[in-house]
Amino acid sequence: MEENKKELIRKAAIKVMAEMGFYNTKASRIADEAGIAVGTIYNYFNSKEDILEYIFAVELEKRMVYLEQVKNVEADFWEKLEIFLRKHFNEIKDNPDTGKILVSEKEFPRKSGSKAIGDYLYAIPDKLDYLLTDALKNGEVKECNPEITAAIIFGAIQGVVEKAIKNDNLTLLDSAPEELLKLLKRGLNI
Amino acid sequence: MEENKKELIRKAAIKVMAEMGFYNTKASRIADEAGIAVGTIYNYFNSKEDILEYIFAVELEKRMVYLEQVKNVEADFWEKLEIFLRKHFNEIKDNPDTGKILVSEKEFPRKSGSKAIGDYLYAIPDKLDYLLTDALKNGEVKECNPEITAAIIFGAIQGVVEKAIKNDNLTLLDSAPEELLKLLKRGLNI
DNA sequence: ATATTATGAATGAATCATCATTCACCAAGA
DNA sequence: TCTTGGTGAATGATGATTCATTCATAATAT
Repeated sequence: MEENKKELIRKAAIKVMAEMGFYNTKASRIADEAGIAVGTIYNYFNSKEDILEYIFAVELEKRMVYLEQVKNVEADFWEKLEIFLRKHFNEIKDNPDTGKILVSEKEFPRKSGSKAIGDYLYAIPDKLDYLLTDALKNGEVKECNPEITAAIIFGAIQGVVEKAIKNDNLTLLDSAPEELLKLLKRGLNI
Repeated sequence: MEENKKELIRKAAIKVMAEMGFYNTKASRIADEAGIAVGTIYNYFNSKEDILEYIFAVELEKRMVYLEQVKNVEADFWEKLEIFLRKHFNEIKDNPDTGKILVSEKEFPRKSGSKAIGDYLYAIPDKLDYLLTDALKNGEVKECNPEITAAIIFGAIQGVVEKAIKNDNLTLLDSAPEELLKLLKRGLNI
């Protein structure tokens, strides 16, 4: 079981799912894209849904690492947020197909009990909430409801990604962090 | 062809699609929910997809009316935005199932050329962009890129709705406008 | 008023295409 | 030889959509 084959399938699936959406994605098309046989997919994944789960799990893991790194950095909340934003957006610039999936595929009861999408949609706002709560304690940001504010920030991030992808204008992801941070900073700074 | 029957189907479909998602929604389940026969659905809609299209079209129409009303109101940008936010959130409080659909179902090539979802995701940010550009001209808001900022605001709105629904806490939609407006105002006010 | 006919909404069993998944069989390397 | 991984045709389930039929009501005729 070479790990490369699994990676090959993941990448092919990202390409196809970004184009067609999960439900319109045929296993056969993923196989074509990966240059392998349909059956091979099932040597590495138990189901089509597992592939999507895996895609989300990989992306979530990256973000969790970013957020963990950022947490331990010697910097104020705003610098932390900026670092995270840049990493997140750069990741998406490098692979817009993944970005499309991250903003498009929503949590729904699929066949097996899907989990990774829910995790993604929960864990990131939750970590933002944590950072924000911390910043509040340190008096780094203005009084606010950190839970709602985290939801607002996460939503805004998703909104920017959606816009960039819809307009097929990835350079937006370069200027967006600045615009977003400028707004948030003035909005929340003490 | 009574109009009521179409409405009955729309409402039943909203309930089922909010619970299961579009692709997991069976026509037979919609029929059950509406207390009619499967075939009847097809006297009013050409396809399952048409039902979803119709759901989005109805909701978009409402928002367009709100935004049109707001545009002509004698008030500054912030009051306009607040009025719209309250109307939008109240609409969702009254029917959270619809809200779930509005934040969950994304634009993808379905069988026929789906249009309404794309319209919804495009038209609202576009109108916000318009209002914002106007406000900029009048010096009502701080210098900003209205296109990106509109995407940020729309994303933030969607984020709040998602949060409220995920947490099954609709009262969030009462306090959220205030929180969101506070942030945006300070962030964008001159 | 009563009978006759037309209309079209409603029905749901039957159809039919669509894939995800399986698995019997290969091929290559150890 | 044996094991591991690859293959893709065949399977089987699923579920959207169709359509022949029913039936209530309306329109028209007697």
